Amino acid sequence: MMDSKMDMEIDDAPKPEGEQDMGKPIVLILVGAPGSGKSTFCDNVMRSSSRPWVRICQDTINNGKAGTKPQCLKSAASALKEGKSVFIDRCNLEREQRAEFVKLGGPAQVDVHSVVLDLPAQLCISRSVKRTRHEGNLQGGRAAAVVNKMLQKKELPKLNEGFSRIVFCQNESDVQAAVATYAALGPLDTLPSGCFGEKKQDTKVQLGIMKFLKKTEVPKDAASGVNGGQESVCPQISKENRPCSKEAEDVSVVSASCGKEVKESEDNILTLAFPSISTADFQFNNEKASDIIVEKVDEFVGKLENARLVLVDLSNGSKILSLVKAKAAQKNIDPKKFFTFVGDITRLYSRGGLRCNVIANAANWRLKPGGGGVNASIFSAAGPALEVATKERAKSLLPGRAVVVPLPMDSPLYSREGVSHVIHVLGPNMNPQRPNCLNNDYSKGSEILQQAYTSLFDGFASIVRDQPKLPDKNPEKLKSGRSDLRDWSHTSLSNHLQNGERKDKRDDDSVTERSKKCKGSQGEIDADFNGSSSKRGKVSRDPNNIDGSTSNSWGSWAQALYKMAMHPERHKDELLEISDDVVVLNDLYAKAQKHLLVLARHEGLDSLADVHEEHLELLMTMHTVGKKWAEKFLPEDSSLVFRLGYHSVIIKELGNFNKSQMPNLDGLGQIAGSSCGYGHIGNRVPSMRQLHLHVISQDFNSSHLKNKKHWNSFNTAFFRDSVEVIEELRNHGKVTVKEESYLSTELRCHRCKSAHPNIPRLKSHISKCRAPFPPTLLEKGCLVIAPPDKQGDP
DNA sequence: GTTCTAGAAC
DNA sequence: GTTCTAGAAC
Repeated sequence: MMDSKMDMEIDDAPKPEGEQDMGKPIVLILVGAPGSGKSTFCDNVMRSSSRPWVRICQDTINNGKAGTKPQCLKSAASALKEGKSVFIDRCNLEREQRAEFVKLGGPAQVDVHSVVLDLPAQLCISRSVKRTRHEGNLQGGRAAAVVNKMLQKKELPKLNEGFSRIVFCQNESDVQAAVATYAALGPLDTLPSGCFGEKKQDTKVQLGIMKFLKKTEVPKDAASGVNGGQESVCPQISKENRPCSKEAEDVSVVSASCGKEVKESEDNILTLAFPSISTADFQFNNEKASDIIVEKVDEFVGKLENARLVLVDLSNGSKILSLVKAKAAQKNIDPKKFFTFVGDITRLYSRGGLRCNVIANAANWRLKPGGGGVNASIFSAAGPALEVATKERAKSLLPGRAVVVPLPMDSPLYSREGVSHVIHVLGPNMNPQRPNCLNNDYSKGSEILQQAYTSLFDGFASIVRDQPKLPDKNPEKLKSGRSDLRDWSHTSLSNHLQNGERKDKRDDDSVTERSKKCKGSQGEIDADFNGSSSKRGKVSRDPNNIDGSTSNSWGSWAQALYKMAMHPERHKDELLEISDDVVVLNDLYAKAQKHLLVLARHEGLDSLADVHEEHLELLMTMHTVGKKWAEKFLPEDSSLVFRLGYHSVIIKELGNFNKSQMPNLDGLGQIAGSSCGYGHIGNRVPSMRQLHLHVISQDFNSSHLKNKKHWNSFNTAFFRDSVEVIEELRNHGKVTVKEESYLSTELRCHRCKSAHPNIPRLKSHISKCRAPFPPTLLEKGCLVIAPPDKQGDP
């Protein structure tokens, strides 16, 4: 379960049954050369810790003498069973040496940590030399060779070995800090997951050895380092300076092996971090979801080369994480290709030390920020750039689908975390409080969740496949390495869209065109827009005069409204009224003699679909303002009758969806819900931005009213009366929006309800029809009319 | 959101 | 031939 805490802090560990008072034991695997201070570390922690610790030391396990690895394992296992935490005090420099100790962690009952005492080789050697001299076993020079040899084989631990936490210590103060952290850990405490103190370049050890052994000059190349990766152990040694003594051969071996090490470095592995889909807010059953995750992961890891998947959850006590971890272990899924990770998905690198190129978002169908949980967190961490980039790719998402969005380089997620793509995924919903609830229909739900993971992993696979060259994942270096990635993302656009959101060619082209146009002239666009103070008509007709970077062409109108709502001061000439909550303006293409818009000024309130309980007051304000303006016109022309209301969300259809195959349903939730069954349905895109209340006179006497859609958007259930919307919001906390099919229904007079074959005939009729308005409108107070005694007055 | 226009409807 | 609509284009 996702909890609401967004930072990785010390969380309460889950309390397994029967262990009410016990926290999670820790297996702390120390990694370090002889003389690096492993035993001292353990002693220092144990001296002041309130948590029961046992030190498993291979050198002394056999009644004070050196023992075997199985002895250590056995001893560690029995200590863990008693609920004690253990130190594995042996060098553990190689992955293989650590592997069996890592397994002590089991599926989830024990946290496996590593503290790496990666101190200068010189220091380790000098300590070892002193010690071996004391013991009389080794000559000083031989001790140095042993340490050096061990360090050659050193493989720094990585999270995917099964560690939940790794702390790298490069100097004494790092070590002291790590001691303090573990010493302060009470029996019930847990520590945040991730890699800490990792160093970018690892040339010091070898340089230290060189200095120590040969006192050679350090080549300049080596000092600057060549690889930015976390394990680039590759000092360049020129021929002139290459050591030639026997002891120094070891160093050149290290150098020779560098190429291979770098190639296999985890930095070159593309990583997808994904949250569990649908199990948080959408309340999908954890057991079922974990089965699906493991099944899908198992299916995909086989296909992935040089890539891996990481399931991330925020909470240390994550049920879904434990379930998946256990089931993945049962299925023998390669832990290098898939593992679980506790942390904030928006801070995996900066706080968790885990580099992920791609993160998945448990999105909502509108692909908008908000809603809490992972979605809110990712949109917030990525900044507005993600919203913009997302809009360029898709406007909405169907359950079971995913859409790949390349993250612009100005996004903090890109620059700070090294995330190049976000894949939005929409899973099935089992929460009756959320749209498209499947009412516990797990056969359908499971099918959709499987589709969701397939779409997600396919999306990731397309990124892996299409990536010609890995971007430099060192966030500090990202900016310079971005151009190739951008080029790549364009060429593979269609490929990505196939994973769930298909746009037709026209739209694709227009998007591409637009972004091209905008790149070169962003400054001009803004200047033009801001400068043309009272030319909204021009602005609205020419998409490039709006904000090209954030909209596609037909979305410009919506963008213009949004801009007015956000910056009314720039549009004073066009606005009738400006207040904190709303602005009022004449509709540019008025569909009646009087047609005003009352625009909400709240950010994130794009349409009726975004309206929730907390907006009740705002909607009431909008109504009051709209009514006030209607009443203002009545004395001038008492024959006017006004109606106040909202359009339901207009959805632009881009795919090969055939309306006749779609049941005529009320409520957008049902549309989306039913549409999962229609695989052929294309992309459906809301066409407006910024909630606005129409205040429109009922004469509909306007040359701008030209087609069926115009008429029906004001004269069918597609038009939601303000009073009813408010009532519904008050009673149900949300507003249902009506199906778009109303827009193509037959043309009927809004007064006498007579049908008419076309717009001209209808308009001719309504200009003469004086039938009273339908009683329901009158009764519900949907109309603003002059007082009876004034009616008919000029 | 509107404009443009091919082709259906009359 | 003219009117009107629907859908592409913007």
